[in-house]
Amino acid sequence: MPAAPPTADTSPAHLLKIQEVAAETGLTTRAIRYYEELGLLEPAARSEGAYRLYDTSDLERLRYIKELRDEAGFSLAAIGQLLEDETARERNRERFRASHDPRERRAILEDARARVDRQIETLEAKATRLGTMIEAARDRRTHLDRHLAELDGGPDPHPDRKRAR
Amino acid sequence: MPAAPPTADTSPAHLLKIQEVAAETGLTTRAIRYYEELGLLEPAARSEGAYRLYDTSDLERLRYIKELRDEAGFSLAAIGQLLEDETARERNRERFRASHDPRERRAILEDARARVDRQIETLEAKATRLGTMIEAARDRRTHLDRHLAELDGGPDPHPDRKRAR
DNA sequence: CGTAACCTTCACGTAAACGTTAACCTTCTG
DNA sequence: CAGAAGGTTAACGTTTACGTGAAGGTTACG
Repeated sequence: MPAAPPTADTSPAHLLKIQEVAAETGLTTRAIRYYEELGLLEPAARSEGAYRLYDTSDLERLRYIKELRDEAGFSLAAIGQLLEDETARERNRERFRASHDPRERRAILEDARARVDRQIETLEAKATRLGTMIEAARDRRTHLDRHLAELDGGPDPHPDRKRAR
Repeated sequence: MPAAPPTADTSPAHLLKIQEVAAETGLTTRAIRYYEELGLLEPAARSEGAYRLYDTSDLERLRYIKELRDEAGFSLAAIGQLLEDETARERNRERFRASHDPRERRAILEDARARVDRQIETLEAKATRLGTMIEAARDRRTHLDRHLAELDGGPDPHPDRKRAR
């Protein structure tokens, strides 16, 4: 076979070392290695001397993990569930997509879609609960505002600053 | 003197012991004591023999803490920030409100409002970031759907089930 | 008033999520 | 090609958020 470039695919193989990835994502190198230990991701490649090398999809994945951790407050275990094998098997799928028949492709895509759907559901559930909490907090504020109004002397005090959302 | 009930105040002094509170809130007794250790709350009273006794406001506070922990995913330290002294000093304030002048009352209420405002801001910030994530996930789904449509054969396959939000 | 059930304060144990250090190897640069 | 900068694995340390007794006081009940 004619010396195929190793996974020469879509990108110009712009790979980053772990420290660069850390700077880029705001994670520490330790955290990145730890996530790998937990099976949350695998570096796209290793150098000759076993240096971890990351591509852009790895970056995205790490940013996503960080978001799920920081913004959504999920545990790494939960994040593992959310990511499932998603991207882990995405590479396999890409190969499938490159060579096999449409029905296989379709199955793969639908599977991916189902996963995304589940992610969305989980996130929305969280958002809903958060929304409920925010509502409750707003109610408390309204309550306080009413008390303030009363205190200010009946029906027409000086309307501080109206705040409607 | 005619045997005054101890601390006969506004409520019928319906105080709960820690295990009852645990059952009521879904927390463990250990967690409740731990939150106290961290300064997140103080039981409304102690019995003769030093049993912790909680009133309804304690219950609310604990439920709120649990929500912040579970739904919003805040650390207990962050929750401490959010709660600040809020209810901790609310009791003092209630006394103030009962006896002092309106200007003092007003100041107290405005302070409380400011705290609630900050809580709302924090929660909304979180909600916004979560929303962004959900949007991103929806975009991915849309993308997958487009690919599926293409795969199904050009402009008019069989529209599986439409899913719009 | 005995005793079962519950409470108290230590105090040590644990899982999760990394931080830090050690000992050693790889890469890049002058 | 030396050697500073950065990477690797391995292993132990740390913080957070409790779990799990131990040793002993307190309450409620028959």
